[in-house]
Amino acid sequence: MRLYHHPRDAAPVHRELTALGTLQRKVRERRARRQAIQAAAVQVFSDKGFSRATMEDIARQAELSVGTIYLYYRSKEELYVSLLFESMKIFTGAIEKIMATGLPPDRQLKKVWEYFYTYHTRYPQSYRVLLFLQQPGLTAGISPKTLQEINVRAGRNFSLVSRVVAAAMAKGIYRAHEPREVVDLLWSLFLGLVHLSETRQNLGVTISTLKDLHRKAFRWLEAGLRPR
Amino acid sequence: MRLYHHPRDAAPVHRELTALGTLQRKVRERRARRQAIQAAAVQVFSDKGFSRATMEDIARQAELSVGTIYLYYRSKEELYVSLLFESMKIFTGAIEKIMATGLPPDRQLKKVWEYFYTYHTRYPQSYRVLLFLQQPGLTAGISPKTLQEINVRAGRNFSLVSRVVAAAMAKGIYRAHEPREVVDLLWSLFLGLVHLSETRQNLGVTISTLKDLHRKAFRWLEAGLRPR
Amino acid sequence: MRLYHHPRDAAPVHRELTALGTLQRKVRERRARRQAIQAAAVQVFSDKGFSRATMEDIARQAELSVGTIYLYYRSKEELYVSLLFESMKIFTGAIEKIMATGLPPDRQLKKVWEYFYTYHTRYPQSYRVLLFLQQPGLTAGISPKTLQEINVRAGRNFSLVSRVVAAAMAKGIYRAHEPREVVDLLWSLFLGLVHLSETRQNLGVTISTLKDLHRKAFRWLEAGLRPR
Amino acid sequence: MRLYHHPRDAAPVHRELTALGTLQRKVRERRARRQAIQAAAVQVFSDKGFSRATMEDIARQAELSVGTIYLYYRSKEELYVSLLFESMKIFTGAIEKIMATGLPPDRQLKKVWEYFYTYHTRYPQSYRVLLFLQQPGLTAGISPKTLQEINVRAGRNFSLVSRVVAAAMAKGIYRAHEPREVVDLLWSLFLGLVHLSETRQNLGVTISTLKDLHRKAFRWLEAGLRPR
DNA sequence: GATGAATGAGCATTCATTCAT
DNA sequence: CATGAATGAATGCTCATTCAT
Repeated sequence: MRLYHHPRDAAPVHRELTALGTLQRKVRERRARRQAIQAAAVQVFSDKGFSRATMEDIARQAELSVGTIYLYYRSKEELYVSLLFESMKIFTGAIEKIMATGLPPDRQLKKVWEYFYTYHTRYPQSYRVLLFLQQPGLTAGISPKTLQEINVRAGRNFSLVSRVVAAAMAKGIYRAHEPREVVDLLWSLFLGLVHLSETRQNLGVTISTLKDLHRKAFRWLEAGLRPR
Repeated sequence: MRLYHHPRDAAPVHRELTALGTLQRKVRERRARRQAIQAAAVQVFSDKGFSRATMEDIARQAELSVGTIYLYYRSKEELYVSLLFESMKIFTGAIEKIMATGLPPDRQLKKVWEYFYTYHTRYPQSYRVLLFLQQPGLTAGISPKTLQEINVRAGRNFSLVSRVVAAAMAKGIYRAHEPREVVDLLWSLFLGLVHLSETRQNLGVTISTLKDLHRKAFRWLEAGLRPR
Repeated sequence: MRLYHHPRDAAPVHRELTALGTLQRKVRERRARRQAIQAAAVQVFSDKGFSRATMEDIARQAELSVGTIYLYYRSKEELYVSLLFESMKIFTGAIEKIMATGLPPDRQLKKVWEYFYTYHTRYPQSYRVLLFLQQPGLTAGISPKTLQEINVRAGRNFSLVSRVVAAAMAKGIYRAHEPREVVDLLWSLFLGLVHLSETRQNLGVTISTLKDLHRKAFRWLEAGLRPR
Repeated sequence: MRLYHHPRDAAPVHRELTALGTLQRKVRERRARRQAIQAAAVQVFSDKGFSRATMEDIARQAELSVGTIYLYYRSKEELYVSLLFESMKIFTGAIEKIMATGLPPDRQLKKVWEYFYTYHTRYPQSYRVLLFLQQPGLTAGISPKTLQEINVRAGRNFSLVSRVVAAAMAKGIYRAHEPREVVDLLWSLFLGLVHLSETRQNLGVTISTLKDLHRKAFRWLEAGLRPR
């Protein structure tokens, strides 16, 4: 396990300028390959978990050779982290879009909460990738710089939602709380719901679907937020 | 990895009946050994995670040989599951004790919620062990029978708390809901809070401790439960 | 490649004293295994060179599994270094034996020179192992402490022979030189002769055997040492 | 690793005859490319050793692509051997120049000996390349024809120096020996001196430089050659 | 029962070589 | 011709599990 690595994301430096069209195609292809690998990795990681997933599994899934993956990612860890970044980016985008709607803040919050579920439905694996970060020892293989980057990006997402909550409080729609803490609770609740429902699925229990719990949870939570 | 295994928990059958006293000592020693192994395993699993923990780590921690562990547990998976059982047993006991106090049900619920935190503080490793069940692929190494047993025990715990919630509703302290769902939400929320705070710890972020969030979460949640 | 490692040579620590006989047997077996592995390694390393030799080759040669080798040596490098130590030990022993004969120093030197050849004939692989140290990059995988140890042991051998040469000079048998430099030349010459003859063998050339060159070289060299 | 290969050195055959000037330019360019690759390879091989050097290292050093190297050399082995040829050619040239001076043969021999050192100083890497031939297993990747070629060229160099030695003997400057064997000893001694000093450098020992040993060695050796 | 040496399948990673563009 | 992306066999090392003592 290489502990840290330099990013392999940077565009390759060409000594002489090749035809512009060719260069563009190259860049496009490179991006496409990266995405293909990520798609395969998301699948495999979420099927087997980080440790049990093998690079060969991922290669097979991507219909590529193992060596090729290492042309795009320096290590299993780096590949994993790239998935995390991707997840976070999608999240950020979705939240920003909701905030741009100009809806009343409580309606926005509801949409955010709904997006949690949508995201989980659409990218169930990406979701699970997020959960890996809790695994002890995983962070040992990630460079401090990358960890810092993860923090920044995660913090950004939390801040965005905090702003929505703060707006609702400012308008008196919600009672005064520390907005950031409200977001922590919201997110924790969703995290826990997913965890619970997945555990139950693992164990073969079928009661109370995530969908159901998710809907009811918000109503209940919001009731606690609104003034009496 | 053996997929399923016969339980090794039953007392060994002796060809010739030894003196009763000797037998009892044997049983006692066997139980003690199992506990020593479990204690070591809880420590190692929670330090390194399931995959990264090695049987030798556990043997060293227990000051036993690897071979001996296999005299008590058929596989790494089975050893892990035994920890889970232990966790659940402790939980059950604590909840039953709370229910036996005769306190008003909302006070009991508060105590249960507080116990979540106490348990996490006192047995942080055991807690983490609980989370493993969500890991995909882990259940592959556990026999259906054992899975079933886990379900039964987990269900029992949920039912116990449900009864407390139901009692509070019956008395009009809480508004009418499906008690079982309320428990799901409570548990999910706590699960998520732990997850969030551990992830942050892994990433080196120190804002908003679990203790703080845990306390505030209940006040907020309960507000949503009580009639207006 | 692990860079440094703790020695695995130390006798295992037993918690409780087992029967003395059993313990002795264990130690004896452990030593025997180590020697079996070394014998296999010497063979394989000298057949294929350090880089091309694989741990599986060595295991196969030793009729053991790969894992077993790692029970005795932490890495390929450590295994290699152990061979080097062994070579040097044999050398030291042989030279000390010659020095203990009480022969006149020039006769002793002749015997040392002859031992160079004997050693090469008897342990041709061990000899080649010594040569590896010149390979650039190999030392990168060896801990400074171990390197230091190699230096000490090598220096000891050079010093022993120096003493023989110094004695001959003191008695006026040889002209005055820096004894250490004479030894450097002697050793270099032998090293070079082996190198040349092995290269020729590699290339399929059969002229002038090492045996022949070795004998003539000493006569010629000594002529330059003796007073006119 | 391909075992044998057809030479790729021959000028390419063009289907249609291009203008003579163009052809010449092509040949010139081809030669220049080969030299650029060789220069890079010498550097990398001597830095890392044969096994640890990668084709990509060499390509990067030559500021070319890996593919291009394979247009000029069929394999890593062939590239390596081409370096050997180059080394030998330079050697031959230098010795012939010394022989053309018309100096007395013992003076010529001294100059040859000095050239050994000069060459090692000026092309330390090329020197190390020579040493590779001793490595067992390397020759497996070289065709018999190429091995034969190496032999012929090496033999040529030995013969040249032999002629110098023979001349000195004919004039009574040296005592009668088999000239070829004297050359073997000379060359072995130098080889050994380089080996010894490089090993010491690898191990971090700084006593007795090559320069010093080299100078003293000749004085001492020649003393053994001259009549009493 | 207890031990711990032995096993060997499994895995991340590297690198010589090929080939479509 | 030149490129460099793709390949996949090869390798050092790990670790769950077994079994002779």
